[in-house]
Amino acid sequence: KNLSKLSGEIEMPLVPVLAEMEYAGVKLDVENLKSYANELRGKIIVVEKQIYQYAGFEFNIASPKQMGEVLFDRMKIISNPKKTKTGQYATGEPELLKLKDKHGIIDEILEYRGLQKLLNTYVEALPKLVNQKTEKVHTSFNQAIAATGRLSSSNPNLQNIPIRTIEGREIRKAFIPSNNDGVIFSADYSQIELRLMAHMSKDENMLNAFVNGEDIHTATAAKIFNLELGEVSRDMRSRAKSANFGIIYGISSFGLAQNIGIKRSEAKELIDNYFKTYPKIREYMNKQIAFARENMWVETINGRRRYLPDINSRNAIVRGVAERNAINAPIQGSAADIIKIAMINIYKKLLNENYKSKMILQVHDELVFDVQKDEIEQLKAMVTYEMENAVNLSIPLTVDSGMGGDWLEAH
DNA sequence: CCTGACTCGC
DNA sequence: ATGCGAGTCAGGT
Repeated sequence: KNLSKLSGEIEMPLVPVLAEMEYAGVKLDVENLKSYANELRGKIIVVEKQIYQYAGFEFNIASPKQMGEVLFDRMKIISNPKKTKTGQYATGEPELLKLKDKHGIIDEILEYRGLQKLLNTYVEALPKLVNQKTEKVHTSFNQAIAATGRLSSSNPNLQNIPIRTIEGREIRKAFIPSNNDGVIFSADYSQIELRLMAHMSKDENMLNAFVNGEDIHTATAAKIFNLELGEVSRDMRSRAKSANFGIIYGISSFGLAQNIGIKRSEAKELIDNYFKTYPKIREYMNKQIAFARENMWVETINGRRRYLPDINSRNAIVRGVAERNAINAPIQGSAADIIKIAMINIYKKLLNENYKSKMILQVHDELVFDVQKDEIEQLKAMVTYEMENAVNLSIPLTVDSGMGGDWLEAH
């Protein structure tokens, strides 16, 4: 019954919505990307030379295998380098960051990798995918791939456009309105996964923080470090934020220590304090695991199931993965359910109220619109309402939004 | 054509 | 020994 409801009321009605989004497409500022490509190529050549200088010879910087051999066999910048499961030297970002102060070459490698990634994956690739007839990029939104019920996006993937670095943000500027007098509007859920954790666990302390409209990471820090809200330092907030995210993923003290860069014992203490602050979250996590052991599946607020055949495995590592899935899937999946409902309702209104504006992208907790300027006020109110009221939880869902001449400005 | 390492997003 | 994806490149079959 639940599954036919999920199918009939969410997944099937979503099909034409996604089809229209794919068909609408996104306009790209190709000229800007082309000049940015040249800028990146110039920077890459400089960094490349610097790396060869440090190494004393030329090699393929893009080959992790060669990079490992250069750093650890020939340059010997440290004695006991970490290896991957195949026995190759690990040269990924987390490893290189630990070696930053060992040699000047490390910063250059990180810089090179960052620039090359932007150039190859985005700046050069996106213009090639512009449709000649529509002069837009048309992604595919895949509805039946992710195990949790999320969408995925491919050819091109428009759900992983850079935003974190200054160089990356430049790429977002190329996503522009389809009309000269249009704007990009973006609306995103604030902390939807933590709100769902609060809702599903019914933890009073976390529910209260959201009901009172507090900054959840500051509120968490105040509680676990036993301070007033005003006394929370930047570092404390940052640690509490890591703890909040870690909780959603079922993190270990080892993983949290790694993430924040503290001792395992300190991470354990942080987690202990976390569960003292939010006792029902620990209860909820245990309940999810117990339910999964019994039924071999867990479910979202709309009855979407994730089957967990490994939940009773005798292999502790395999079982651990399934246990974290039992905790994470209902949270991540419920967030997916909610935004899908909002999308269906928004699409209906766009049609029924004869909007010219179009919904063009979904990025897990964000919806992006290609907007006709005279519709912006009405559209903003409508989208915010539909997102905030897609479902009724024990706490409010809140939406932040913005608009601008490109996707970066809208954020 | 496939896998692994790496890096981009939420 | 923290969840969910996709794209690129190297290197092997």
